[in-house]
Amino acid sequence: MRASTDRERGIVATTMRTVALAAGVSIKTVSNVINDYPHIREDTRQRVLEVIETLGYQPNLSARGLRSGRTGAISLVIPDLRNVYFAELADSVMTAAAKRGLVVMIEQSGGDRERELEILRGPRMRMVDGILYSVLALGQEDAELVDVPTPVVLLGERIFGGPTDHVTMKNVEAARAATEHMIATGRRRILAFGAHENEVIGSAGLRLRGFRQAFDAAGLHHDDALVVDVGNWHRGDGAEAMRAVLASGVAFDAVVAFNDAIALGAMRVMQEAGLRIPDDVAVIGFDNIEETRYSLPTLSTIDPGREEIAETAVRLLMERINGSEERIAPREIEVDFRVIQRESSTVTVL
Amino acid sequence: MRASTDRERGIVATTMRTVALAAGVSIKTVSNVINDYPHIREDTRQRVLEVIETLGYQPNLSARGLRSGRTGAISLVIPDLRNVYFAELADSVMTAAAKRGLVVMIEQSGGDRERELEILRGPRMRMVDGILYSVLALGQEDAELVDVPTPVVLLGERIFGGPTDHVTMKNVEAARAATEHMIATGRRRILAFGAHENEVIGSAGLRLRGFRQAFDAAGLHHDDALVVDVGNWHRGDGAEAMRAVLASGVAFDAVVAFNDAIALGAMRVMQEAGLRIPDDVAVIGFDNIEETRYSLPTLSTIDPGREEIAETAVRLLMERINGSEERIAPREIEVDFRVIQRESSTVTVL
DNA sequence: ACGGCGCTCTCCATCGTTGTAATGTGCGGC
DNA sequence: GCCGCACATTACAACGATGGAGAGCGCCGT
Repeated sequence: MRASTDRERGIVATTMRTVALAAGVSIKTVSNVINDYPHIREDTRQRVLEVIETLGYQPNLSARGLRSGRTGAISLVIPDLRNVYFAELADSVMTAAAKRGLVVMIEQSGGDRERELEILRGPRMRMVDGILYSVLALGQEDAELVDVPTPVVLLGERIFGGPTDHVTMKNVEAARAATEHMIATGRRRILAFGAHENEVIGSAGLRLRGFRQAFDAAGLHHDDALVVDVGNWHRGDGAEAMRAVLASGVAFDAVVAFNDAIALGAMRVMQEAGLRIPDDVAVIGFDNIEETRYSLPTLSTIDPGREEIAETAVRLLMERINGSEERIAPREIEVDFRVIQRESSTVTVL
Repeated sequence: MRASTDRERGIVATTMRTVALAAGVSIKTVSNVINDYPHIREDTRQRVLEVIETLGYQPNLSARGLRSGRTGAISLVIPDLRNVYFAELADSVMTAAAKRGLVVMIEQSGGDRERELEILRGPRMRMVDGILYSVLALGQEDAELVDVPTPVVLLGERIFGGPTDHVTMKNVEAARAATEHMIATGRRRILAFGAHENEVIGSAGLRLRGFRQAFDAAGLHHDDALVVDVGNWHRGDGAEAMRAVLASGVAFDAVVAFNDAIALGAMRVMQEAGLRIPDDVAVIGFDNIEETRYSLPTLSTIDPGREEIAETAVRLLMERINGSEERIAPREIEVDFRVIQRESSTVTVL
């Protein structure tokens, strides 16, 4: 089944040609008016603009894209929109892009390695001027694969020092600050909740490193039994891992969760088990998703500077697209974080 | 600052021309191979495919779009990705679109009337083959404005019987079923939580209608003091509205919340106030967002058939785009819902 | 042996826009 | 009165792909 085009239906699109005819000028003059070419007589400009208004003319972006090599669209590749952190990131990216007149195409990879690569190589990527690439399955060893003709800005914690610009949060420092916050309020048996065995970089690896730094700096020993692996960092994984911890009988008085979703999942399980938060167990998460302001209790967390990450990433991407940064080496940018203290880690005075 | 094009940088893109030259055929033959034109000798096809592979050729989608009038992209207009319901809807839409080889551009309207109209009229809409339009601020009186040249499928509850196809859930029936569920478990003083004064259609109006039908059908009277207006249906609005209800001293034993976010916000406030759920107050929401499976207690809700809505909407849109449904009158489709019973409305045996 | 047919492939025009270069105007200066 | 220059506008050729028409050629039937 073929599409019937407008033309076949007898509908003729209004193009620059139509406008030019109606305004009694050449097509190029119409183009010049639209593109703010300086040398146009004021009355000509007005006349053209009026005709454009009357006919409701709108430029054909495919044609413009073909001719100019720019589409005005960027692509955002993320694992999964259902993950609130990525939905909020997408929101921030779209806002930053809109400011620059760009539109955003979102592609979900599902955190699948093959799909992450496939997306990057697919013809869709030729439809956009640049790519924001938030990758979950690729790793440092794949760095070279990210070197494609289209400008790419990498997000996240999987690849460092790759061939492209990279924007990320201060994972180590943030995890250390979160842990120090717990230590400062007198907690000692603190779960490192969300570790991934043998991961050195990646969010899990970096956050665990920061976590350990806090203990080392305080001259305290950390019991390895308190390092908890939490599968995929979804809420359900957090719940499940916490159930296992409780069943194991390990004693603990605080949780540094490596993202908010697993913190919330764990909180639920602890509350079901009759633990009081923060009295029995203090909790802090990572990401500052909206829900942390409304959970019971409200969840202390690390604000990773989502908006700044998005804004910076879009800016770097635009610079690459505009080519002015042609010869500049790949840039690594770490944006600032904040520790946000809420009920889940506040010492309540009884 | 102008973009330096690939050409200026001395990079020559591989086009069909390159491929044709290398394979020793005409450009059109390459095109024919790519588009599965039937009459091609097998060895020619193979040769062309090999060259395509070797050179890593990828079609220029702007050119194809210009020539064929189709871009292979559709647009999804929603109020806000940070709203979990819409993020999940976007996910479902993208999945349905991907199945058909389409890519999705997301536009956020912020639920702002002017912006909703502006998006529809903007030149970006000419970059896509069709639009899924989930509208929050427009109303029935704007129905005609949605009649644009690009195919549109409307989502949501703001406009019925408009000039385009429309996919929505069974709001009235679902709200009635939710309310009947509460009545069946012995609740009588039930909050209609999320009403909007004077709204007749729109989610709030329809759900309130279903709510009232349940009471009428059971031969019960419903106290108007139990109809609660809840601003914008964000979590914070739910919390705030519930605080006001508690402060007013009105007695109630159940809440039918018109979406999950305000249900969760209200639950939190009730729990802070020492009310037990479901023992003192039973709660049911609307939307079946992921979080309802993990809240404490888990939240009963209405599953609105999100995936089916997305799948149907994309299908209808494709039919319109393909033009085979040219003369068919606008279609109104209501997909089925399910009542999902969880802890928040279960009678616990003490 | 030749006309005709069906398969394969090519030629040409075209989609709507913009960059480049060239042309056409009006004005001031000498 | 003519030249030069700045401004204003236009002609033309691309960008890369596809639709349509038609050309070559092998094979069949007569």
